[in-house]
Amino acid sequence: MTSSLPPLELESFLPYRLNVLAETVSQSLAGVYRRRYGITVPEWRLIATLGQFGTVTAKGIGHHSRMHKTKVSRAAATLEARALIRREPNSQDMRESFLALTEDGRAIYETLAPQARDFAQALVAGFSSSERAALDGLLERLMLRAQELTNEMAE
Amino acid sequence: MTSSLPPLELESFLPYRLNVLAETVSQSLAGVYRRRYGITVPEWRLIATLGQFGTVTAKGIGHHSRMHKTKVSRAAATLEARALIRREPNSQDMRESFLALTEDGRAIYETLAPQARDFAQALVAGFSSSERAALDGLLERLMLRAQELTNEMAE
DNA sequence: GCAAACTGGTTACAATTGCAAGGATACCCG
DNA sequence: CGGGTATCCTTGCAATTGTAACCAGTTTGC
Repeated sequence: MTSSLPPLELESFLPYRLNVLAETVSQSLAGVYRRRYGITVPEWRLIATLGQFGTVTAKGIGHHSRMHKTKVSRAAATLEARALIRREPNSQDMRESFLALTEDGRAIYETLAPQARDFAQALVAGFSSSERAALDGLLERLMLRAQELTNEMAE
Repeated sequence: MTSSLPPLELESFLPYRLNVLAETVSQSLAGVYRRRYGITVPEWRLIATLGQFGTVTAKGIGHHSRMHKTKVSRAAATLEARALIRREPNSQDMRESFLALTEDGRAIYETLAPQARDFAQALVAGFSSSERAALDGLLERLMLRAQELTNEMAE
């Protein structure tokens, strides 16, 4: 009876597969931002969020794009130094400020966003529309479940 | 025509979703290893690979679990210091050595592997078996496609 | 009205990671 | 053989990241 092997196969282990897939995709896509504009992934997320919503506080960006606040803070500092975003004080609450893309920042966004979309498109190029819908739904449910499990474990 | 907004919605952008999902799952699962045994994710991957295959070189582990060789090297050093793995020289090639779990290491593996499997199981608990099969296939194809795209971009 | 608690954001510090170089060994080919 | 090159692994260093402490400003509750 002993012998045991193998209680777990890494290649088919979902958490492992998700990690490898996400990293592969992320690395591949990051090359696009980096090569053309020297923009890192956190910076790109900031630009993408601002491009989508226009004006958001650092807190809002962190919440929406799920980045740690120090990551947001540092990415924002870099982007501001490169004049791709600008800050405007919130007269209602002087602790925070609103971030928004500058002209230059928006120009980069307008260039990169379609490329990012094309990339995502290329990923599912071989999928039928029902397969895409299935993928969508499955990822959605996995995400919900993962959050439930995280909460359960925290208790 | 101008106006533009929003060329890209982050919430439905596949690379982004994959990253968030993978990280959520990974963090949640990492808590299990860490709380009980103070084992990090790279260390866990090493243990899991050795648990599955018995005896592997550092190179083999890196290749199989897709970890950078320095990550493997350092995880191995830590695990060896904790006497969870042991090295045996390869008399055929003195540059490398074979790694294997010690008794203690295997004991941890035997405890953690079922928990990891349960966790993965819990993630897809609400899925029918055909949904699981669909997820499997979709992830597989995404992975292949992602690698193709990575190669194309490298050219 | 004001001290205590809280919040948004930044920064110092420590841990983690990747890259590049190096050390030892193995292979290749004239 | 033996010098050049490639491979396995480790290590020094620099970049990235997270944790915790902190500052400035806001809210709460007496």
